[in-house]
Amino acid sequence: MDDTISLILHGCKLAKDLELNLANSASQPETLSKCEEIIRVFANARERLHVHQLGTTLYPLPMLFREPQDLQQQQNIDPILQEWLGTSCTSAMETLFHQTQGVMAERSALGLIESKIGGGIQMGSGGLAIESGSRSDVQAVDASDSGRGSSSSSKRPRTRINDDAEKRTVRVPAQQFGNTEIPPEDGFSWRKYGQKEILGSRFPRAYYRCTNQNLYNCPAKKQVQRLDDDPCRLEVVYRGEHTCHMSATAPSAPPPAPGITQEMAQTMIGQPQPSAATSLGRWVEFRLGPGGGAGSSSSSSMAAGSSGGAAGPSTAGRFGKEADYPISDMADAMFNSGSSSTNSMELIFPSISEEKRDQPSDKNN
DNA sequence: CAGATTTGACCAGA
DNA sequence: TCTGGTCAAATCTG
Repeated sequence: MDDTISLILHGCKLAKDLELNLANSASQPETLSKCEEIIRVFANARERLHVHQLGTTLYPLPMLFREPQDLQQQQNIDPILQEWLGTSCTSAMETLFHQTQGVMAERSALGLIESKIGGGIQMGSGGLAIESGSRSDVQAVDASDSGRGSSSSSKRPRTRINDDAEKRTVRVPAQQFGNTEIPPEDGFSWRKYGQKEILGSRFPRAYYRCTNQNLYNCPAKKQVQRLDDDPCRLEVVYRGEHTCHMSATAPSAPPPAPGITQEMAQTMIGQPQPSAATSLGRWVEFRLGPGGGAGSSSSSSMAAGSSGGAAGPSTAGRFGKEADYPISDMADAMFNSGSSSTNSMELIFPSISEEKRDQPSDKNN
């Protein structure tokens, strides 16, 4: 097992080096080879861990992140690497989590890191994978399905989604405890504006729009529906890009998730590198919450449920405060994206890339 | 009181 | 006419 740990640490070091130099060498050819090397290292470690897992409990890698001091004593981890493990790595996961929610159309070719965390988070080659008791994943789904919309209006101008608008469909694991109707956390704040029984579907479809729609004319919307054939998962259809966080006066700058996501994304696509980073410990805490619940207060699809409260008991139930996914599921969803491989960082963070390219381009509605 | 969800009604495309 | 997407009044919570 020691050699496996060494392998992982080696991979982390490579990833760290890559990250540190990414701003300067993102477009360099050697960057790709470095990525591939990291992929190999972690893939190797993954195999070993897998073998280990068969006979023992999951190796407590979380210690790597949560208690680096202790681990350092045991493993003599490079202090710099240790610090990085508590920051950048987490950032990447944070970013990837949020982005994968809506951007699973392509599979990440970025195999930055492979590691395991508690429930078992793995970042594997060509993508990210998380192991957990129950397998569930975020899958990219052809964006050309789902119902067709209607149109605009007469009396009151009804803004309908036009079919030309970008549409991304992802499948995410439904929460297994508490209210399973809770849509996935994706870093944005959503407000539910409708729910409808869909013909041929056992479960109703919920309609959400960006909380900042009125304030910033943000056109982003999403639909959440439980899958008929797999009630343990939800299909989320994102439509329209968020423009709210591009406003200088926007209360919630980029995806509220601990301020790192877009920064990290910028790093990934060669933009000026930010400084802030979130530690994995915080990430885990963010996901699980002190008591295992609650996500970010200002973001997430649960913003409404957590702050407002719904009208009385409904057929669809209410969003509870345990508005978050079990980390294992989320991680699972995040890493097991079954999407196809691409080789562009921008494919991992398309929305952000787009945002950076075409600035304030809203007013779709 | 502000802001959120619920839910029936409305609207328009197929 | 059917169906999916949206509106908005009612209702609820903090």
